[in-house]
Amino acid sequence: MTTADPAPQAPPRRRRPRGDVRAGLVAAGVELARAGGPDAVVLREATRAVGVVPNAAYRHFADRDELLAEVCSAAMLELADRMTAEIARVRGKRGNPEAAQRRLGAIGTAYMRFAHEEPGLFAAAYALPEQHPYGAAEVPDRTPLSLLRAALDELVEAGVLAPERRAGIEYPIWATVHGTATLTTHGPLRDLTESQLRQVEAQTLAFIGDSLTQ
Amino acid sequence: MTTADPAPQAPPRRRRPRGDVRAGLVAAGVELARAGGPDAVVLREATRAVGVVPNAAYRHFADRDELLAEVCSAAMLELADRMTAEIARVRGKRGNPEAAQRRLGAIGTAYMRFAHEEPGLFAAAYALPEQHPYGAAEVPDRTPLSLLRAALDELVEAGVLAPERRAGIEYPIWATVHGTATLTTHGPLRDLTESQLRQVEAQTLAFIGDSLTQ
DNA sequence: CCTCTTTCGTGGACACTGTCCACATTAGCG
DNA sequence: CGCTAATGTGGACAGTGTCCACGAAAGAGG
Repeated sequence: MTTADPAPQAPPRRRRPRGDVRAGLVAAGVELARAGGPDAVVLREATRAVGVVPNAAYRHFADRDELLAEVCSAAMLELADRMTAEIARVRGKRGNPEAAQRRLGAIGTAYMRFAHEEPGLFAAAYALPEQHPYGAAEVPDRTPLSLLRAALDELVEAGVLAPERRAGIEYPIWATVHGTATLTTHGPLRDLTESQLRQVEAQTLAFIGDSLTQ
Repeated sequence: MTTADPAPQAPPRRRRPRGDVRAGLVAAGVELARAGGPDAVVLREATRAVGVVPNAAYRHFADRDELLAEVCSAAMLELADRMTAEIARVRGKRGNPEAAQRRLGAIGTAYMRFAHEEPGLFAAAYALPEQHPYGAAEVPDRTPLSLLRAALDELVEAGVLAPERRAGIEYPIWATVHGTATLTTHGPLRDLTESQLRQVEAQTLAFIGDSLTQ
């Protein structure tokens, strides 16, 4: 063998296309979070999945928290996209009272469904590391909060919600749905039966409706 | 020196009174949680605080999660006690409508105040490790949920809340307060100004009131 | 086409963690 | 007084985040 062929058995370092390793690390981190929540996003494991040495991660992220922040953003985006999909399934013209109410319900349903179908990702979405301001790189229209705001604006437009009660009402509503989601997935209510769970979720949405149409 | 005095310079092993080490570990764990949340409850650090070797902890807890579960219970108890104290500050006979409503408000206020005054403990209270069923060793009358239930029962008794709406209403209410507490302490709303925070909290309580008196 | 600089993956190391094993001491019992 | 179970010790291992110095590949400039 006289050829200096560098590939037959020992190509330990083939460089990936630009930015591919970083994307792979985030993707691996998302899968880890999906399977085990934010604590399962361990740097070395992600590098292993990508097929790279642990330190390589530090060429793309300052530390583990920066990777986690990326995973967190991705999880939040997936939540927003599921909400968008659920909203789109509701028929009815914009401004129609019943349709507007069903769209708000779709938001809450998608939120709580996501929490149960992807408990790890849901927890990761809210595991934003300290020192990472929320919404630094969020697209305003693909964030759970902005979707909720749009639905509430429509409720005002449809005459369901009094305009003078609109300001800031998104926070208690968000909190109610979020609270039910966390309590029933990771919290003390995590061991509810399927039917109990459905009842609590329905009651949560009814509770919100009662407050809005008061 | 003929006495077999075992104390002058090298008493590396003096055994503490029965059960003292265990209590010390839990207390140390609570302080760690207070300062840094559930992730800061690290076994070795707790043993250091007690002045004992790391492995000694395994004579009292099966693993770190069992210590964390103990810390979690302690934190939950402190939350319940603060709620009890805040309820007690409300004057007015049982069954009086306004007093009953103020007592419910006191519960929510104490809950959210605890979350902000002790964010680490609050997070730890809800960091119950998997495989530890909720309320295994809880005193029924010193649990946040049972306090909330009592307040709601009084609201029915006072004629504020319709009896047919009572069943299960504690869950959406708990969720609303809990959601606001988590979103504004560890969640995306953690960077609110003091006045914004007070407003969101007031709005949360008003939102609950609106739904109840619907 | 060749060189040089910047990018980026590697190898090795350190401190720290949870957890296990075998050993030694002590407390409290008969 | 002596025995047994409870409890603390010492040492070890795997796994983690992170740092440093090195080397190779990619891309820019001549």
